[in-house]
Amino acid sequence: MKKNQTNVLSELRQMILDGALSAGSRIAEVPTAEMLGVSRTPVRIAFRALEQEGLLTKLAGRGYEVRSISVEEIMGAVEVRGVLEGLAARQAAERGLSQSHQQALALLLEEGDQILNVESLKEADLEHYQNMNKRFHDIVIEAAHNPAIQAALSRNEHLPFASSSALAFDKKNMQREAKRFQFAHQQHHHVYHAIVNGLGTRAEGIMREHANATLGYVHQPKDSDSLTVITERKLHDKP
Amino acid sequence: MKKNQTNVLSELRQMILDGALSAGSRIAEVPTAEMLGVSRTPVRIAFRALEQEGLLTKLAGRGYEVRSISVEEIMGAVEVRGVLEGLAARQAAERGLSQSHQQALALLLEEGDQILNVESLKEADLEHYQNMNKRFHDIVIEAAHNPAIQAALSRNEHLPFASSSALAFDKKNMQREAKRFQFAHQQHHHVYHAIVNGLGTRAEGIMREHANATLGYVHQPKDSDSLTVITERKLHDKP
DNA sequence: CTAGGCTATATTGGATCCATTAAAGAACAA
DNA sequence: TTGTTCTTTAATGGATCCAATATAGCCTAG
Repeated sequence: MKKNQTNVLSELRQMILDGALSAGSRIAEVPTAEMLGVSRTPVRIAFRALEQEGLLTKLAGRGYEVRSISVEEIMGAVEVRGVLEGLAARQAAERGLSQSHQQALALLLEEGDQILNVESLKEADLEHYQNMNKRFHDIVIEAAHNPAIQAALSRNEHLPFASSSALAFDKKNMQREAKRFQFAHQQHHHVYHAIVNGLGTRAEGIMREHANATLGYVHQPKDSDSLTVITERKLHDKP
Repeated sequence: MKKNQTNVLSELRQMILDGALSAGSRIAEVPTAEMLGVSRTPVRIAFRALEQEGLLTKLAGRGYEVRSISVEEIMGAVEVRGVLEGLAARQAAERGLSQSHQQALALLLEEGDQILNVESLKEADLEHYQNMNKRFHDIVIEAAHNPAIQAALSRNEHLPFASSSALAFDKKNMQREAKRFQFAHQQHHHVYHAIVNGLGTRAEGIMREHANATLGYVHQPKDSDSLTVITERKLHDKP
């Protein structure tokens, strides 16, 4: 696979989110470029983008550092997402849904009903649901026709998933997770109802509630593994 | 003055905001670099940042274009700012102001009272007030202790001022502008009161109202001058 | 005269080179 | 032994070079 700019960016982002580059790791342009088999140029650009996204911080003269994101910060990001999506829902309700948007949302609601309407939910089901969930939210945001909302959200896109499992679902407690997803899905129904009926304030309120509901489920990630420092020494010290 | 990365970025941004590069202009790396007397590298980085800020769009294979921002888009951006600053005010109220933040806000309120308490406001007074206004808002945001808010806002920082005079005050109607500023300042007082008394919901509401109040004053900028296309031809065709 | 293909070139993307900075380690002196 | 200074080197920032691409204009053939 040939690597281009966006490739390098998403590859690095994925490594950070997966924890391959653990929080607090130092990371420099040259060794990273070697690691990915590209030159410094695309790496430089990617680093700046990741800094913008809040995943890296620059240490003047000593490269970059993978930021360690606190639970408080994640909760803050979720709240921000809540007010922005709340605004989106309100504006969508106020300006009215297009035929295709309404249809798409209805279909997704149906899909969610299907997923959740089984005896015992498996991990794959929840992943499937989350996928659907993202599409639902994206369509609401799109329906607001306010590009500023999308712009503001793009900064928060990845942050909530930074500390590995912080917002991922808890595999050891599937029963509780199932309840949580069912509750969230109810809220989707309510939001849909409010939007198609032009109830802007109501749509906004439910959407904010919806974000806050996930807040209660933020849990501490397991202790990070030993620091992985990607730097010249590290790469060459393989006897 | 020696130019570094940030320099190039802010210089280009200023040129766009000032209208030196009018909306719809095409703009390419090489000629821009020559114009500023730097190499392509810092320009490339600046272009990507400006694209992030929503001031440029990439035309695959044909360079970049200075985005023309519609009034609707500006209004959307102002609404976004409203909900985000509303959230900030709420969180500031909920977690309580630090001594220094409270003191700073009180001082700024006093300063605003002074500025507005004269017979006839001059243009310089309004500029002075706007300066104070920005500091007031910045402190509220800071007091929320939620970095995600700042991150989300940074995308909207410059957008509202993109079309030259869209959000600037109307010099031909100073009386009305004075009224508007006095009203806004009242809201500052109310926000302050709500925050120091821990009334989160109230603080949020007033702050949103405050943003929406400016919405009513968005006016169409004067017709833009003829397009200025910065490209190879343009630069060399000076007989 | 028109349509299709070809060519020239404007333009970005990636790689490498040089300059500059700052941190870390070694060496020397007190 | 410890503190200070000098030197080495890791690291970024900026400049230039080469490659790939796509647009636009031109030329030719029908």
